Amino acid sequence: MFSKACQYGIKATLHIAEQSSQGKRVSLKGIAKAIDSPEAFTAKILQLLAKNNIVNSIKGPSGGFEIAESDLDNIRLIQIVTAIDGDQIFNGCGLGLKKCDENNPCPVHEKFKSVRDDLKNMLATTNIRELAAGLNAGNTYLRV
Amino acid sequence: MFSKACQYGIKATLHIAEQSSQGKRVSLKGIAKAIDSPEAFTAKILQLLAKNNIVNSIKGPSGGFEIAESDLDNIRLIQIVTAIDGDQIFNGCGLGLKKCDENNPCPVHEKFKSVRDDLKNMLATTNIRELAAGLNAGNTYLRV
DNA sequence: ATATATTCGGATAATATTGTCCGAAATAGA
DNA sequence: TCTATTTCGGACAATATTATCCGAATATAT
Repeated sequence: MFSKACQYGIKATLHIAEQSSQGKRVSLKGIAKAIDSPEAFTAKILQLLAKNNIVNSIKGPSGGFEIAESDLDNIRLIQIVTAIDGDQIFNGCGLGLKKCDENNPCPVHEKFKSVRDDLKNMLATTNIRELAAGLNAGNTYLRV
Repeated sequence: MFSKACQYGIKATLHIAEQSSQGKRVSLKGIAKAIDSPEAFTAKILQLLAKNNIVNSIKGPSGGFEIAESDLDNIRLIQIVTAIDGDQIFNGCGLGLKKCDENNPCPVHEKFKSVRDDLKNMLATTNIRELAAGLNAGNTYLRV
């Protein structure tokens, strides 16, 4: 469904959100450990997330990554997915056709439309505070 | 969503289904042209589909690929997707966790579950006769 | 039998994705 | 100011996916 980079990106963002909601800043090392991901590769993804204003990065000692309290409601899954994988997954044709639309549909156009729209709607309405809350409560997990 | 191989596989199967429903057998060359795919790569995918009893292959002059009339109702999209991409997309965790389930859910488990189940249900209930009919009627397209 | 048309299957190549390494830049604290 | 800690960014490496090539196997028709 999503690329590995995107999966790491979502997990990293959620871990940062969880920690930020407790007022804690977290380092690359801490993130990689928390989400069980390769550190250097995760660093690349975090750079991308930072450029897209999804997370905030602070250099230097006691630096790391955080998300402003006020952003936890605004940041939604769709922003992470779009930043890393693009919008093909919920906007593109299921069979990869360039010009597939209502007037020129591929054979699975209608069938896929509802699935794609559901996915897009879910991603667009789910904010990270909600997901971080489950982590904080110990009801959900980011590894194993 | 699906790999390119899988997209080619679905398109190839639908083209064969369309032709088979008209009693016509079709060659690799014809398929690659009809679905605008690289011929040699398409050949590999067709071998895989043949091994999985999704299409029937006939060697020699006037050979090619076909699907028995009686199979058009039985063959569903889920078989093609499973044969080529596996079941991770509709059975696996959205974040790639190995052991993500009701008792040990990832943060997006519930949200993804409905999307995944919708997708799986759609793939499991859509047979290729139905999709081939749209092609035959000229209502849907496999290229451009 | 022979020539021809076709799929099969193994080897190889090109490209994309995933992952690593390391020096540069920034910044906090001594 | 100096040192240590951290992210940044570019180059590189490994792996997976996509794509190509070509001889072998098979079957048809002459």
